[in-house]
Amino acid sequence: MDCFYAACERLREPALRGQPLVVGMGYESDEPHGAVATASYEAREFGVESAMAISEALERLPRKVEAAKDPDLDVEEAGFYRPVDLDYYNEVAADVKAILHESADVVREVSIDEAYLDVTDRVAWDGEAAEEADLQSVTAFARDLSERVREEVGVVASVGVAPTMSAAKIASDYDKPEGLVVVEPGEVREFLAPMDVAEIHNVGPVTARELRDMGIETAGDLAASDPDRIRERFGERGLEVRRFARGEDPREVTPVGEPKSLSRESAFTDPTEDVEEKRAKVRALAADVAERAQREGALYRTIGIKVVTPPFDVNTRAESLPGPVEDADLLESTALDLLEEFADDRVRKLGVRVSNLSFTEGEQASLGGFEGTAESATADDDSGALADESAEDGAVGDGSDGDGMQVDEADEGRTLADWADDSGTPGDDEAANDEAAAADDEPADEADGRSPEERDGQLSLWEYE
DNA sequence: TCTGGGGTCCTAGGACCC
DNA sequence: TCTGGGGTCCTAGGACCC
Repeated sequence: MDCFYAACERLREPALRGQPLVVGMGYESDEPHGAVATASYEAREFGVESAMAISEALERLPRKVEAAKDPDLDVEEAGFYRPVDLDYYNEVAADVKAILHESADVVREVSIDEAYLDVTDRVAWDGEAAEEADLQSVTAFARDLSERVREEVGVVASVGVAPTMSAAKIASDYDKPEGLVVVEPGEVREFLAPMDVAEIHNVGPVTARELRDMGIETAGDLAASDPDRIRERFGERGLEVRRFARGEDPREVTPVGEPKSLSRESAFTDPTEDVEEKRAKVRALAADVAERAQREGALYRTIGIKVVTPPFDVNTRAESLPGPVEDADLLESTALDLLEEFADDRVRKLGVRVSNLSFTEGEQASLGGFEGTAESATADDDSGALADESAEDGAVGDGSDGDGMQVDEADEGRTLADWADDSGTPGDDEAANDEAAAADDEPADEADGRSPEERDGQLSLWEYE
């Protein structure tokens, strides 16, 4: 979607159309420092960009209301500012996503305003050398899609079509707004070649700078570079972005699965050393995270905090529990414990996070035993059924309608104490699991009279000697 | 330009196990 | 007390994306 937040604001406030418009937080003095979430194209004319500090944006583009009062300012050189309203944008996004799901069999929702569609089966495109008819077919499909979005929802999209995800993404950015760019099979590398390396997916500022230091400036340079040299400096990721630059990308479009973590963070208006102030914020964040986890049916096994100290040092601390829980009090007390280490530090920003999530739903409920539930929750992470359901959830919009996932009754409200009660010490548990796993790894005909311990542990030692 | 918030994935070292 | 080799899990940090 093009300038999605701004487009949503204009949808409910048509007077904003054609005006410089900035959507962000922190332009009112009582809020913490904020950043620009979206700037309309008119606002970009004034040099306002995404992720820019609001203070900077206000310097380049004063608020209309301020300019009207200030004789030194020109009202024509001012713009409108609106606060981020994610609930509303999610409603609009849900309408867009409904259209996407009607248009393609597989949809990967990347964010509130971006998605990949696998339309291989919906268009005639033979994948090798696209014929003129194929090109017309795929172009018509893409045009129909963006026209439907504009007419039925009232916001504007750009579409990129290509044989790979990474190329389609770049194609969609190539001609904003309302772009429609088709990159034919066999032409991807050529299409990318003149572009700056930073355009390649997964090349950020750090990698781009290092690549330039190596004399690699364009996607074409990267495509032609020595893979050994790239691997040496950047590892597997480097090789992947090099393949992207060559137009090689084997990834299939798949729906997004369950979230891996949930977090909340918040900055202080001014950095603080005050212990109570810090603890109060962590408590609030922990409560927020706990509520969201409960709403989404997530059990968590790892609890972590993030502490940002001036100038901008990011520290993280985390602690894993013996088993997954859904326990707001434990979440809070663990987060506060982790914060102790930073009691004396000046802090500009704090965060609370839960990870190692398991979602108790569907078939797991029939397993009964909790140990089995926890294990299969992890194992099923990639299952199509779960993934499909999560995609549906996303389309509905952040669970804002309140129908979260169902939590197995047996698991709901599990606490650390419950674990201590029925699963012994963590050490015992692990030993038992390891033994089971080791036994599973043995060939089926391993009935040689030796105990499991002799087979896995001792025997290998003898063999070595 | 001194920087908000919510995520993902990767890497590397250490503890621990067999 | 020192030793090989394979493996998992945990924690912390970093780069990246939207």
